[in-house]
Amino acid sequence: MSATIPRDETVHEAPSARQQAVLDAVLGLLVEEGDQLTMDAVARRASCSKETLYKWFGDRDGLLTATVRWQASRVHAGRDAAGALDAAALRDRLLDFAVTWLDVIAGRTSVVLNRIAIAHAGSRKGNLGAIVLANGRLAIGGRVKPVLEAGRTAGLLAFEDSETAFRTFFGLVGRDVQIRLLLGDALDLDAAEIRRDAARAVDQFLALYGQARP
Amino acid sequence: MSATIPRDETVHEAPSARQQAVLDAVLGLLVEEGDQLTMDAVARRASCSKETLYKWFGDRDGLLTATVRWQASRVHAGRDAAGALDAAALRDRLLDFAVTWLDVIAGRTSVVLNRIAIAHAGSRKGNLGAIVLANGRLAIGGRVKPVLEAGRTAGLLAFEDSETAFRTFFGLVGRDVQIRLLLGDALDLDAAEIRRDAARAVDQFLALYGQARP
DNA sequence: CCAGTACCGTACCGTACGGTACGCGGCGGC
DNA sequence: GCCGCCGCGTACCGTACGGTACGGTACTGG
Repeated sequence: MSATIPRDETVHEAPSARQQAVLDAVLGLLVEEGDQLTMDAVARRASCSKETLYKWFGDRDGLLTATVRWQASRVHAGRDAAGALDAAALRDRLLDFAVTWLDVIAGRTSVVLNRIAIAHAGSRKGNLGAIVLANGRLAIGGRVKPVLEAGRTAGLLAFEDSETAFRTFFGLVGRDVQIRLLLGDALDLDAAEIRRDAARAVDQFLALYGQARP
Repeated sequence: MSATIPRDETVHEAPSARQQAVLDAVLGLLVEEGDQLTMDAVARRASCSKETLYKWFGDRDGLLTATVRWQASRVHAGRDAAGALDAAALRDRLLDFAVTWLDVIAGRTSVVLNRIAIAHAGSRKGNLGAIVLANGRLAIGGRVKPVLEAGRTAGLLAFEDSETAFRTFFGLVGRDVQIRLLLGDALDLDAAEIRRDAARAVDQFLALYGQARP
């Protein structure tokens, strides 16, 4: 009677090492082959059976969701050391955010994952889009806004609504980069160009919102 | 011997009225049903046979391409009256661009078409992405840059590279709107909010690049 | 009135792909 | 040693959908 309880092994929390390997296979496939990812291809690439895939991830969407989460979990790594904030420190922090953000959205992986999520958002049950949004735009917003507010407290910045200020920052940094990459424009940014663009964006942002300490 | 030359009737130029109706059916379907557009559904909606669809548009991609072109052709309608440029006129022109652009990208149709094009760009033969890019981001750039340059000539703006200046303008106007909509965020902007956002973007742009006439 | 054309409706074909079933090998516990 | 279990490989099923074929109808030119 203790006959093997089905027990939902679907991945909801941290994936095991083997599962991570599968997810990496998905990412690799996605990056190399564009989308049109098939379960067969994943199984072959990850050297596992489709049955296992379905046991672990439920269905194709589950696999995609787990992949997006997995990728998100490795991007988040980043310290938010909040120290004393003078003008130089503020600028550094913003510059760091800008460079990191541009690095992320310019990466093949981010582009492909965003494409998947966008396509998914177009066909109902759009949790993928929400997940990407939460780990991308909203996550960076959640981390930048405290810095902006600290800057305001320190008398370095002037704005009423930190959300609005952040969105301006976001626009100045991202500009047309993301949409162009998503639509397949070549536009390869090297590290130097990213740094230059990020610096200009930060300077512009400070020109708009900065104020000399009274 | 004059046996009905096959004669490629594929739509390359302006579609006939009936063809336009078909393309409008595609747009309607796209907007209402999200993507997962099937040829069957199009034929049913447009009250035409699949055979005709294939005769006119070649294949599914051809239909999509024609749809994107068709939509683009109706958006372009807009006068670029270039008159004398004082500060107020410059501001008006930029504001007009900003409002128009936000209106477009916030529209259901634009969102859906961009989703299609982005998905398409992910799976090789990405002409759709290129077409959307050419009629969206690049088209607006081509129209704004002359205005910026006229502003510079008139001593109202200061910048070195009009492309860079335009990209800043683009970022200030669009901010996170497009990516959020593409990823399925609700975010419905009413006309008033669009106007307000556009005005702020223009003001910020002028704050960065404007200069009092010497 | 006839021939030709255009196009609608529908039935049909082929295939790709999501999802399932089954047999086999390796590895733990008794 | 033998027995579950886990997971690999593979064969298989069902279906959705892109694309084609064909019969029927309306219109046009001669």
